[in-house]
Amino acid sequence: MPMGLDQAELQRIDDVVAQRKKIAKGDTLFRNGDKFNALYAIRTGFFKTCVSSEDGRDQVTGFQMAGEIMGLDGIVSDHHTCDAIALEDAEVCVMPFDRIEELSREINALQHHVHKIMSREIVREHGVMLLLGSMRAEERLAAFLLNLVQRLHARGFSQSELVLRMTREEIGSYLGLKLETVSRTFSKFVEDGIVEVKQRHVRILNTDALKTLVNNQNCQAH
Amino acid sequence: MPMGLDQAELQRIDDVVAQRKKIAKGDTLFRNGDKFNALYAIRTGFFKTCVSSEDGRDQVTGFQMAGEIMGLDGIVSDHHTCDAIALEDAEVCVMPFDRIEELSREINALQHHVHKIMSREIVREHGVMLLLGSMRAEERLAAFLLNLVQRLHARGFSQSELVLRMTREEIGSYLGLKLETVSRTFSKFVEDGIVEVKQRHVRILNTDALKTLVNNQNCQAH
DNA sequence: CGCGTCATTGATGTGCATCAAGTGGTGTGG
DNA sequence: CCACACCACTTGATGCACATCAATGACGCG
Repeated sequence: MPMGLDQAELQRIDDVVAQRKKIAKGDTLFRNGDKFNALYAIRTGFFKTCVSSEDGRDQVTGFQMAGEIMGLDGIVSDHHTCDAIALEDAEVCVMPFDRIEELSREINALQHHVHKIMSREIVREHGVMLLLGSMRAEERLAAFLLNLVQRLHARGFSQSELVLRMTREEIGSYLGLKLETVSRTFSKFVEDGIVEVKQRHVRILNTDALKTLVNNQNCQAH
Repeated sequence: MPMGLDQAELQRIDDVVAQRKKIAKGDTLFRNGDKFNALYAIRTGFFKTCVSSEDGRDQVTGFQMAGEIMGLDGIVSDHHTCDAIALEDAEVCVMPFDRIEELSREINALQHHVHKIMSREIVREHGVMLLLGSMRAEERLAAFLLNLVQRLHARGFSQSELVLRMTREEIGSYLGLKLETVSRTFSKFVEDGIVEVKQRHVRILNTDALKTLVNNQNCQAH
């Protein structure tokens, strides 16, 4: 939500966001090829978005949690170009995009907010490209974990404990690794005393070690 | 440029785009950390954009040519988060972003156009993530070449011949490969009779073979 | 012409993929 | 309530694609 709005403006934005939709775990909110109508703000639950090439291979492009926006990919061609799948039961706000455009012509703060959301997504993807293009497995997983806890912490959860909502395979797809490599890398972190892992429950014991991994990209640097 | 505008609207958009700027080969249009003021539309020339992690490693996030827009990364934090570097002498239109926002409140077509440009960039990056996350070297280079000629063709250039404006190292950075691998993969394509390569001059002899490489991601598929 | 930059090619090494076997947790139906 | 099946996960053995290291060659520019 943008800041610095008066009561009437807030009310009008609320109206846009009025419609809710529940998505059961495993169901898709939208799918590649679907007509684009609206953006979706996650109220509760957890999603993955993925793109796929014709030959059936697919790539997780992101994991989204409460407060984050999905569907921006659909604007350019009026059709979605990726799938959004709920990793747990979820609820989203449906925000018809023509209404958003309409309203953001009148409310400057909303207009700028929309621009920032799209820009933020572009910058996030730059980070993923850096990760996929130049990091080793340990660095990738460390960056992934740090990013997740940071976002969870911003939502009031623990800085050091988290429950993964996705499988090793989905993590691997996101990070450009095979599930076995993800599993082995978790095991390595456990050996090194950096994290505790019990199924999908992860406790980070040494945040600094993870940060060092991401930054001091020790080997292979030049 | 958006379509379906009357004379007066076109004039007002023209005014925003009025300021020009020349960039010499090797110079930066903007740099990570610079204050964000404007978007840039390339009139002539060729750019790369790259992000870098603190430790000095960097990743090329894209190559931009005439008609494409740079600077979208700066909106979210009011500062640029990547470098834009001219790979040949270039000229850009400077489009102050507050003017764009102002005008797109009044001209619906412009507003939607801006949204589409940002969405297109998000979708493009999804494609790069798919490439970096799941393709092998030959597939990456094939996809890269096809993408380049397609964009050049849309600008009136040949469908089969192109001059690379970037080094093997820059191609490698973009594709998540080392420059030696890029070079070897070019050599392999030449052996297979798919392309002719003479320094940075590339002639595509068999477009279908490249397309097959990208789609039938033969090995490593599951 | 000589130097620096970019590119090619070969020899070797390694990080991750692949293949395969086995474990543990969960849900289901007899 | 237990047996069974299924799925996610772990772990080991092996192979391969690409990185790394190194030497040489080809432009292009001052």
